[in-house]
Amino acid sequence: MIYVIGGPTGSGKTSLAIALAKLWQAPIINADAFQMYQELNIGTNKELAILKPFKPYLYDQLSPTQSLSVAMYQKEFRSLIETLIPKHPKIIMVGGTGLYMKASLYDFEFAPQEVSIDLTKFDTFDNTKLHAHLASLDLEASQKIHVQNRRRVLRAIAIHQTTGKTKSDQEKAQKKALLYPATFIGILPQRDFLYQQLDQRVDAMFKQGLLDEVKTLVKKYGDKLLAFQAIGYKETIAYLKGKTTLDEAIQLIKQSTKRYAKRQITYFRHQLPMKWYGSGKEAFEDLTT
RNA sequence: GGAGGCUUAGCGAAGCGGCCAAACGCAGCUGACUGUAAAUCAGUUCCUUCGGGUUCGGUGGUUCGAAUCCACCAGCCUCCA
Repeated sequence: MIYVIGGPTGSGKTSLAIALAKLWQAPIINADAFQMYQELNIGTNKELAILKPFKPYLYDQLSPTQSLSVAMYQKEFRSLIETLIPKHPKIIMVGGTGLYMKASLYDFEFAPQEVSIDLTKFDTFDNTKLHAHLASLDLEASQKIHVQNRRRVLRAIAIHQTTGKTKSDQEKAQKKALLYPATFIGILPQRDFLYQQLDQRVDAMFKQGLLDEVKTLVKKYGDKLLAFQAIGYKETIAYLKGKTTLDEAIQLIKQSTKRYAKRQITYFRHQLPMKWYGSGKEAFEDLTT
């Protein structure tokens, strides 16, 4: 059985995972996209010191120069889980990236290899024209994707170009079924409380030296990494470039963090069959009695 | 003490007699999500029993009709003393 622990950032998922892992002697698999990166420690709230001893999988193992993706995560997760299931009756999966969980646990199928295709010819298309082009290829997908969501429109076009099949057909071939026995546990503290915790956490990150961490990373790798899409990093980099004051950067990080938490709540609520608890403690008690 | 300017929804800011419950931006709230997901995108935000009801610093006035014009009051700003 895979115990999937989800919920917004700062809700106490990690502590619950550790408590359960100790009790059950269960392995932990990380499902937090940015915590897969090495060297992004403070800003991704990694809690290395307490989590590392449990040797979590898919965690702190990727060079910041690499670009991760759902497909890549899914692939690694699937091969990993095959080796873990025979040995462990209970497995814990924790993280905040709902899509990675869903894509791994359900029968999502991605094209085997992402052929690098040239999409630059669409640069001259405005959003409306691009969307119309998708409609001519895959009407169904075009109806689901908003005109302004250029990234998704482009992706749907890319799927057609690389596989010759439409995105809708690719998805229709899936049963949307769970591949492994899993139970979904969601932690959702009271909103005001959560937001307050998140604000405090941002202040704490700066006290722990986020600024130095970012400076070191930028010095080492430049400032263009995909990994720097992470909240806390992109704002700090903007500050280092003189685009904002430190104070503004901190405010922006707090704001983005709270927005992010809200998006996570929405995703887990509507995309996965969570059983919700107000805190990790409540979940722990319910699961262990 | 004198001269002028300003006051619009949570904030910033348009509007300058009817087409104004009031553009737009921000923030907030809600949602979408199948290879960038800590990303990308959308909807919505005075109250409402959806008939309507109360708004544009305050009070009074002009007008068929006022956020828009007039008077007085209050607060803020600039300049002169």
